[in-house]
Amino acid sequence: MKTTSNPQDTLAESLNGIYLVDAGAGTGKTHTIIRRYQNIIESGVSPADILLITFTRNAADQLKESAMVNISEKVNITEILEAPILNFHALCARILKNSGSKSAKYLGIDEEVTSNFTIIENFGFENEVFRKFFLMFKNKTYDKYEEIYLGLNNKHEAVLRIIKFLATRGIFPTKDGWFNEAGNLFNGRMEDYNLRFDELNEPAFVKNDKSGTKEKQNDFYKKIRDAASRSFYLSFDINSLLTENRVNPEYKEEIFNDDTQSLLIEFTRDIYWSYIEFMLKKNYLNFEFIVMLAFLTLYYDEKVRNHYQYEYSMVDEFQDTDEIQFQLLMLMIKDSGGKANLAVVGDWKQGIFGFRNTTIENIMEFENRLKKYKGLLNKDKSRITYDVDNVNKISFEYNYRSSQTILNFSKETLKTEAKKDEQADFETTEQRFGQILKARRELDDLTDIQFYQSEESEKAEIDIVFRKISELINEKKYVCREFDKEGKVKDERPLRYSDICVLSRTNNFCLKLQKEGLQRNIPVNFGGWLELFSSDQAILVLAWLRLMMNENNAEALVPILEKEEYNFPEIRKIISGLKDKATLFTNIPEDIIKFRNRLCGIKENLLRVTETILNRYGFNNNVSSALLNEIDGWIKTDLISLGELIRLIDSSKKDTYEIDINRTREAVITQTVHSAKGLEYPVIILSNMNQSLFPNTRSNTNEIFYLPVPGLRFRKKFETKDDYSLICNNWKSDVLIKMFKPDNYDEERRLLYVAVTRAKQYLYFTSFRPSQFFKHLAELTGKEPIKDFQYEVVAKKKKIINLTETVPAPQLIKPSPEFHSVHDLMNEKITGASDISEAKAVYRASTEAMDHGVMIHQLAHRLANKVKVDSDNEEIKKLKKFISKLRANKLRTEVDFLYPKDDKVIRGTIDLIAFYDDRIEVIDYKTDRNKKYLEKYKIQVGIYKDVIKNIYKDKAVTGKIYFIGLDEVLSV
DNA sequence: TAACGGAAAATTTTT
DNA sequence: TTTTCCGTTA
Repeated sequence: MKTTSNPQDTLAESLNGIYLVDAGAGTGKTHTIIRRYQNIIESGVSPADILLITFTRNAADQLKESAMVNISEKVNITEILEAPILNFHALCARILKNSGSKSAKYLGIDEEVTSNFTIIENFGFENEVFRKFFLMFKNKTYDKYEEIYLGLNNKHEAVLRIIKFLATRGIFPTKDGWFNEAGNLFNGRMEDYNLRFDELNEPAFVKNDKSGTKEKQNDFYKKIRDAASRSFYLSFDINSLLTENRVNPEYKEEIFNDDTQSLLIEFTRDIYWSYIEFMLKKNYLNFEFIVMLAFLTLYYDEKVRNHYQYEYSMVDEFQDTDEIQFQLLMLMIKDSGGKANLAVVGDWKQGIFGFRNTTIENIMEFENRLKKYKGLLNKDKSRITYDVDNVNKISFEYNYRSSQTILNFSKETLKTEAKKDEQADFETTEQRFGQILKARRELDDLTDIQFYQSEESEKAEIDIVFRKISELINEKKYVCREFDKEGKVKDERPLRYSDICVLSRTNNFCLKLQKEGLQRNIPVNFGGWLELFSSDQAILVLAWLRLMMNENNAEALVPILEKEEYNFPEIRKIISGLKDKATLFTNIPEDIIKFRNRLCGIKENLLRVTETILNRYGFNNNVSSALLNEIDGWIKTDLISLGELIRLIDSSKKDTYEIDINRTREAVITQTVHSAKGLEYPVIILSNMNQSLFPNTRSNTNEIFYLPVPGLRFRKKFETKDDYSLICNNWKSDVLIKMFKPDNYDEERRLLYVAVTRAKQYLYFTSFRPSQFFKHLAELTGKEPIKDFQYEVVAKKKKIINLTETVPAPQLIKPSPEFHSVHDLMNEKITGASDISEAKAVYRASTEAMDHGVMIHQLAHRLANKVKVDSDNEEIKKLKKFISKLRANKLRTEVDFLYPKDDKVIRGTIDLIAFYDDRIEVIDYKTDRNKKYLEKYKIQVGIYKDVIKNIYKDKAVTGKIYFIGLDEVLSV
């Protein structure tokens, strides 16, 4: 009998049944999966019956490649090539294309899923698509969901985010309810709430020498007190929640019961459902909907389900799956005589994609979830027939990457305090962690862990990083030891640049390192993703496009003039001289006007426009071609106008793209911890361990959020009291967030674990403003941070040999100066209405005006360019007539202005300016059907007049308000 | 030592 | 907008 002392062997050789495999960092996971795959084939199973799922395309390709090496004689290569070795989304897309054309009907949607749908990959793009849909939907349903729209204040992105979130949780809308009655989840669980409330609100005591113990403020009280001092709720005094040292229990019930919740649930269902329908009509799908529709197909269509069921299934990186993917997987497992053959392999300690809705509970609660989902999937009909009670657990014990010193150290990372005196359950963590992996590589004579603290500036920290790199490269004591497959020492050699990886929590720091490396002649490659539309190339493209739209756009001129190397006083002069452009003279350099005119001449071809702009500056590298590529993609869809392109670039600034700006062969690599997952290096320098960066403290709560205990909630509320009304936070939601939103520090700690376990031999930490992680980790391991590290930064060789020319790192966008809108200035949020209905009416008028403004903007632009406007819309006809009757010398529409006042810059847009011989007239359109709020509008136009008066000091300035609906003009 | 409040600084990425 | 750090006060 063969003894299998090694758990890796156990997995590779046990083929039948359900296996949950805890495969820590560097335990040879992929290798074992391939061995197991080959063993299954050896046992006579066809590759077509073995499902192998990973999370990324790359990983799937690699697995497929490895599977073809040492292939069994029983199969041929073509069989492997066609085998289902892929990632979740590719699998779902395949199901949809082959068998999913009717899948939307399960939600009560008539639209078909065509086989040539376009997948929207880019959030910025989808957000734009969604914006258009949202405005349409809002118009149609305003009266029904007025409460929501008033609170939402056109923040459509919040709605899109909650839709995508719900889809990954397996919560889908149907025409008149929710799939699998998931809507029941939304009302929350009051009993759990009550328990939590009591638990949080238990009295806390402090020991006192004189009188024994004394009650002090409990943590719940402190949180509310904090909110009370910083938040403002118009119709509720949150101080009333505070009794002595505790939260007033009289409010217990009231906090949970929110009478707008049911409307929010219905709104969410309605817009979610309609959006799916809208996307299908446009032949679009996003990744969430692909999985959703594939799941529904398998769920409802027995034939298709049987077709896609596999005898053997394996999933790699199981900690990166979300809830719906787990369920989808269960539907694809074939019942083999009442048993399932499934192996999921992963490591909860490396679950770092929570923001993408992946959940490590899929591993930690694996057995429970199997049972729970089996029940869910069998709710109305038997779908899962195999037994899920018997789960075999395997834990890999050996590590083939790091020194034992580093492995021992890695355990500390999960017990590191993220903030001072953090109360976290580190005991449970300790238990879960289990045994420390045993090193199978003899490296402990060549290993080191140190902490370096620089002076308090980012530049000083970057200095330290480069000093350390120089030391590592030039000092003989640092040696890289390499091993062969059997674990025998193959080579010992000095360190090379490419042995070193500088990790950071943020992309930004990596980019700075890369740039600095160029200046110091130390080769550094950036291995992360780029905010393409925040690069200086994109900023210039956007600036020129804006200038094409409006030649007096100061915001557009600034980056252009900066690039032409005008200094600040000169730029200010030119911008303040924009007034003359409207008449005869201008300070704008002639060259810029000429180039703008040239661009306007080819504006029918926006791709050429972009190309021309990039050529002007000689931009010709990976960044510029990525820009052209992406814009080309947009133009080929239906979003083609200049205005829309500008909007799209604007909303894509935060989207990241994988762009290769690495051009040097032998270089230090710098990347984010997230992107380094799965990689290994002899040296890891974990940099930028600074306060508020790592651990990161930012936590955005969506305006609409879902948490299991409180259910679906809305953070905003349109509140009215006495003479005022404004959009406030919903105080009940705020309290519930404080009660139930989990700290995400556990995930930050796992990120720390991932970073540390990348290192084979040498591990260093750097910081200039030490975060709690840096401090506490040094403390836990008894290391004193080195504060006076010196080493001369020298490149190893004088000249770095590059494969091709070095591409400079793209500049990041500069922080823009503080701008204030006219609306800020008017303090528009506070209206002078005296009752709720009136206040709502004011608000409705102003938000409607916003929607309308989009239309008017385009229209005004077209009229100014004498483009024919086809519309039967009464208002547009009236507007046309109104404009033609003005008989001015010159008209300017949608004039953006920047107007310095005190220490602020006011930004605004004037609908229309008419120039006459003796005067200038400022005109503002209003779509209201009455003149109730005339006084308010007068203030607004008054500000516009001030602005214009200040620019044209020698001319009279008049103002008019044109109520389009009433067809009435009023002088102001 | 508890309580308060001002200052400072703020993200990750795959499909 | 939200959160932590940290100095001041009682």
